[in-house]
Amino acid sequence: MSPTSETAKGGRRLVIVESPAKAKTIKGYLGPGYVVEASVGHIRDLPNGAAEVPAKYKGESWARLGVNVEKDFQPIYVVNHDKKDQVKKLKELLAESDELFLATDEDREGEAIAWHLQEVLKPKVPVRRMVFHEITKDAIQAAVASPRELNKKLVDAQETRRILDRLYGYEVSPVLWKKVMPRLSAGRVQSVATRLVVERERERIAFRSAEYWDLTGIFDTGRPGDNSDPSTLTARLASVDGKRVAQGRDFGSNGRLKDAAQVLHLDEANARALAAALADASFAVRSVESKPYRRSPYAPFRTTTLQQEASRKLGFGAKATMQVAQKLYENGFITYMRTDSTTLSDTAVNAARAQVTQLYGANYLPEKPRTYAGKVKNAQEAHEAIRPSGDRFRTPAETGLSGDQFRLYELIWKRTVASQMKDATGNSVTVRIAGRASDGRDAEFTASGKTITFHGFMKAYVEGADDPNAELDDRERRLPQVTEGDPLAAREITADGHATKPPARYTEASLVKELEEREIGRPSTYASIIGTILDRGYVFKKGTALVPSFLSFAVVNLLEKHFGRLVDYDFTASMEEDLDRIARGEAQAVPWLRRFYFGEGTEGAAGGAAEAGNGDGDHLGGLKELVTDLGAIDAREVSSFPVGEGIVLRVGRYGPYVERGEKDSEGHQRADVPDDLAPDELTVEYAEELLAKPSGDFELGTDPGTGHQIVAKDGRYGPYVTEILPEGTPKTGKNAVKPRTASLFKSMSLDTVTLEDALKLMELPRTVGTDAEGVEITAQNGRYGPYLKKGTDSRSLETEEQLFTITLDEALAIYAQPKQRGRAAAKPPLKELGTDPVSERPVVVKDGRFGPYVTDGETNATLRRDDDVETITPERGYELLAEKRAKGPAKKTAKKAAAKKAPAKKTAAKKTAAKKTAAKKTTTAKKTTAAKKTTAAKTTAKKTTAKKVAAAAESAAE
DNA sequence: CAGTGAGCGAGCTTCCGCTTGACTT
Repeated sequence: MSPTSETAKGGRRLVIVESPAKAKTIKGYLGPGYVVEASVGHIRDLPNGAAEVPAKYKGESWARLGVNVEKDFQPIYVVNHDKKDQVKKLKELLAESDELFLATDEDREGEAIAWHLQEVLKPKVPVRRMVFHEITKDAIQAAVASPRELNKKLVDAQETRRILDRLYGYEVSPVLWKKVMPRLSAGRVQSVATRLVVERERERIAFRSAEYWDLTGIFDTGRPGDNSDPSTLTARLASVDGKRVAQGRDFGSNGRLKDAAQVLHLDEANARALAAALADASFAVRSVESKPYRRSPYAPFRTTTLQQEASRKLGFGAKATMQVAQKLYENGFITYMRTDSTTLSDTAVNAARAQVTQLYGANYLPEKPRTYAGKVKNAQEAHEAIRPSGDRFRTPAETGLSGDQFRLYELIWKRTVASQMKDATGNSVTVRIAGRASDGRDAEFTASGKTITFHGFMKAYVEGADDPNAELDDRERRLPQVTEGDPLAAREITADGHATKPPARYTEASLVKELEEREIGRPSTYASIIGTILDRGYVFKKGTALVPSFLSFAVVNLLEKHFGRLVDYDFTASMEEDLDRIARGEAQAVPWLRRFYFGEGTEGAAGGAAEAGNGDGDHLGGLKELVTDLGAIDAREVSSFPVGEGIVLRVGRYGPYVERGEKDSEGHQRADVPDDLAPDELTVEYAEELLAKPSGDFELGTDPGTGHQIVAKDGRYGPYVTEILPEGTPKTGKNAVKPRTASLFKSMSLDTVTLEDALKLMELPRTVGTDAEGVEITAQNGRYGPYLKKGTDSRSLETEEQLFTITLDEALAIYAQPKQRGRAAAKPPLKELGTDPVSERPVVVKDGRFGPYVTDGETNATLRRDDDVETITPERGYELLAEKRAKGPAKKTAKKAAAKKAPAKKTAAKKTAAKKTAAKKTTTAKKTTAAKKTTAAKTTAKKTTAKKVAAAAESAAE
């Protein structure tokens, strides 16, 4: 039955797909009678935070998780805030339809979206599940003609995955807040990604370079050369007296030969001596070996390979690639860009083959279409490979595109066309040349070449290489046509020194490749994984390299030591296997989750759940147990790394620093480590340098009055100047002398402040005079800015300059005015919300330390994230107050009372934050390149935010 | 991570995967 005959019956069908662009295309294939609309991804999810948890669950201990861990891990689902309108639209469309087709992607997530749609839309008309893997008219019409049922087991597998990720992320992250720094995060994917980067850096730190030498000879055939037969060839020394000369690959990461007996390690002296001994030797061709060469085209693009190639060839980051691809997709130039499949539809194969013939000739077209087996182990293959759309590919010139879109399209087009072309063939040749040195040793040189006789797919496309020195596939290297026994003259023999290099750092593209190989992450998330670990400050970019921060060393260290099972590289792969079993009905979700969360030995535990080892034998502790008792996690230990010579690097709540000796002991030293220092660059020497001259100090000179040195520093509350007291000045005890200090004015900055400024600032507080009763009035600079102080009576000043200029008369005039209460108190409420129905008091919105809040004069409640001062309704205000009253006043435990002291400081920190960021930016800019600057500024900005919060959080790391 | 003066009370951070705009810079 065709769609049109159905329409004739007058039925109207609603088809829901995931992507609006897809909806648009499909609409054209289905014709009238079908309404096609998109869900625009997932429509429901677990609540994000407390604000999204429905009121009836608010009091539950597990509400924070959004999963009832006490009752079979029942999830709470809420319609995503940004999907409310879309859901409403879908409901309206459904009301006018006689049949519903859930046409979401055919993978785990797509099945779940379909199920959520069904749950939310509550259709009263027949519901069908329809699936297709390619968007062609035939495929769509076939799909609509043969719908199936919703696969609830697959939905279960998705839900299990979702719950595991939530439990992992929301249980482990708080451990990091307590033990390392607030706002950090851990997750199944990001933590392993971070660990990979850290582990690579550890290898680099442990790496010991090896030096080795060899010889390069330029040999002459004695014939005049031409393009196909050059007259010289360059060959490298391969062996001496039959013993192979050591090359880079013969050395281990410890700088030693892997097998010293098998190879000859030449040092500089030996190499030079051999070169000299070969200076007058005569050489001849010992052998010529020729082998056929053959290379097959690369598979069409999937998400990861597109990201890698766009990085290598176009210099795009993963995010940029996806953004450009999205535009191409939306405008109908390419197929869907988030895919793990390399399969081309028949339509696409035909289009590619037609284009091969047309552009390169039939000679380049293989007899049969090429197919590419899926390389990706957990591929869900819901989509095609990434290719030009349509049944006839537009050449790049025909698209009318320009800029990045043009370049990315061209890349995709070439790769797709090349994937349906013939192999490249040719010959690879190895020539061995021998000569006898004056000391009698036999030296053998080798040279290898490659000629391509038929370029095949290389006519259209050659893959890029990560290593700039690597040879591309299509590079020819011609050797002279020589045969065994031909005499050769050595024109030049030189000794060359080499050093082994540490393993290269990951780039965005190579990390994504690694993650894909380990089955971690999905096409839709690869780019955002990079974004997450950058945002958290776990890694930063140096050129294209991803460099782990010291912070990430501390985090990974903690996770490896205490959550080893969770950051095991095979955790996700093992989880995937289990999820597949759940999807097949061979395992059940609840026992599996129970085992993960509560551990082994709980009743009904299913076998096999992601148990890759912490090496703790039989007992498999559940996640719950691990996050409950944190006593075993020594915050100081996990964030300490020995540098050498008694110096330790520590990751504190304010960032990394180096330290020598115990705090408050003789000879204790401490210095900040720059945020953008690569861990493998922290040597003992550099640490000594940092300790000798603490970073952030600007020496301004000597105070002529006291002889004390004056420095400008960047402190907890912003930039300030202070004096350095001479050695031996008691810092503690009753004779303690405290150095004079003063905050910089807002108009000053750390790197421009002068000694003169500093001395003037340190004169503060200034005595302005005394009032009629003889009480002294002083002018000071405090945490709320400049102010006057008379006994306990203080008054704010308008400008910092007034601290120096205000006269006694002016001060007295200010005191003659009634005291202005604080700014907030003096300010009228932001908004009035009428009278609260419960307390019958007037409700107003005020601005406070923690942002806007509603109050009836008795109960206060902070506005939630989704509330807005402008739009808040009186009803919402009463609701917030009612919630707050229900919750009761905060318990005044010892811990809370202690924490209470901190917020007072926070306001000051907030105030100086902007100044501070600006100051740091400029100082950093001096030392770094433009590229670094952005990273540094970003890190600084983030760090400042972290500082604010850190002030309020309980201190643990130090 | 210096050390000062007042106001008013905490609440939230965090995961992975599906999708696009709606925002600002």
